[in-house]
Amino acid sequence: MTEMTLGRRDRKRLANRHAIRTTALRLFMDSGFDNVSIEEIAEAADLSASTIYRNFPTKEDLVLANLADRQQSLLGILAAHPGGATVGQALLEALLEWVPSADAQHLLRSETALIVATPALLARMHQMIVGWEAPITALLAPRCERTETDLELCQLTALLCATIRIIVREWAVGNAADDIGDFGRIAVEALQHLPAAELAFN
Amino acid sequence: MTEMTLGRRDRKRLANRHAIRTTALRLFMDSGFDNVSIEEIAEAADLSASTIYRNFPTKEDLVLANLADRQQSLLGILAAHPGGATVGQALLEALLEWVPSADAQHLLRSETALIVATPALLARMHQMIVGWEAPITALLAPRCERTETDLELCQLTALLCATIRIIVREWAVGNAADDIGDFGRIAVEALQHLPAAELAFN
DNA sequence: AGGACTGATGTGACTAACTGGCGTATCGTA
DNA sequence: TACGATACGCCAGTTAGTCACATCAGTCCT
Repeated sequence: MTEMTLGRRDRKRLANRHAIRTTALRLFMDSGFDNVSIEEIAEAADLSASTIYRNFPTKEDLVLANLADRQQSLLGILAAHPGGATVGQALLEALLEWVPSADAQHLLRSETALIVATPALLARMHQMIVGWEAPITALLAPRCERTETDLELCQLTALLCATIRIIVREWAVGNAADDIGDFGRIAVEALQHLPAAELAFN
Repeated sequence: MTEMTLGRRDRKRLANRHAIRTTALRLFMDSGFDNVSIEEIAEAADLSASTIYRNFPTKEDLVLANLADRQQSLLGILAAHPGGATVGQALLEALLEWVPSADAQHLLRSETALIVATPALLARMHQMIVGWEAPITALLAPRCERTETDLELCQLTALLCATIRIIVREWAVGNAADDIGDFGRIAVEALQHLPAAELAFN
């Protein structure tokens, strides 16, 4: 679909981007994130190092790019929520819709396992998910008639993000159920107990 | 007191450490964290760069060293709690005891302001505080007769750390009350609403 | 005191993640 | 086809962080 509308130039760019990511992931899985240099990835993907940097700002982003996309996805789902519920319910529903499908899970899992197994990447992932709190709070605030710095709202969002963090980590390690959705459903119910969860969400 | 028991060697080492930190902070405040190189700090403190690296593993640690100490402090307070309460109460009490005294707050504030104003440092601080969750959970788990991977317990700890994060950030920016203790007291009450907060803490 | 041990410092060489500039080739478009 | 935009390769430079080695000051034992 989209490939038809894209010019040759953009297709090549995306192909490059994909080639970089897949080669990088392969090398990282083989030799460990810290033991593969950007030069080696460039070599293996038959590209110059500067092309890599043009597509991915940092080495970590080679692995974490998907995660950034998933932030956008979550924000989109939340923004599309019709409202007319409590925030807690809205977050729960959004999260359940956000969980990847079973086959997408399979693709993600090895990548996530790499992240969890690499301290630097795990830290970056945590940091990244913590970074979701601000935009989510910004999205929630007006619809709950609270400010973006409202403490209870911030705590609610933080708990949401923390729950995502915990689930993802446990899921990647294999402690969670095979279908991450079941696990998520149970996990997120704790959100309901926060006082701010009872706020109207319009 | 302690200075008497320390030999000249250790005193010099600590003096170096202190000199490095203060010069670094001064330069960072003046020119911005990203615009000061380790070499410049070494020059200004009349030391070699390798001495800096020996005392602080990364450049960020020059600023965040205090925060690492405060983690130890919090863990110590929690470990020293007599027990016989719910986890929620224990955490609340520990947190109130953990809040620095008014004059210590003043010293910390400019440092924290630097962190909050520097994206790289803010991210590292968040990451660091998220890193507290594991040891806190590890300390809590046996006294609550839960495992370290217990979901509710992890969520409780995560909410605690998130609250700390939020309070510190708001306090540094100046949105919080002058005495961070008052703010903390209000903030942490949200912890009480989590189901795991009712667990016995022995 | 004096001599041996320990440990911190300085020096210099090295790796690798980025950054920015510049010429060139390729693609979209008038 | 000619022109403008954009991505790529190449390259030179900056800087964080590591490592090995020599040196020197403190400590401790005799």
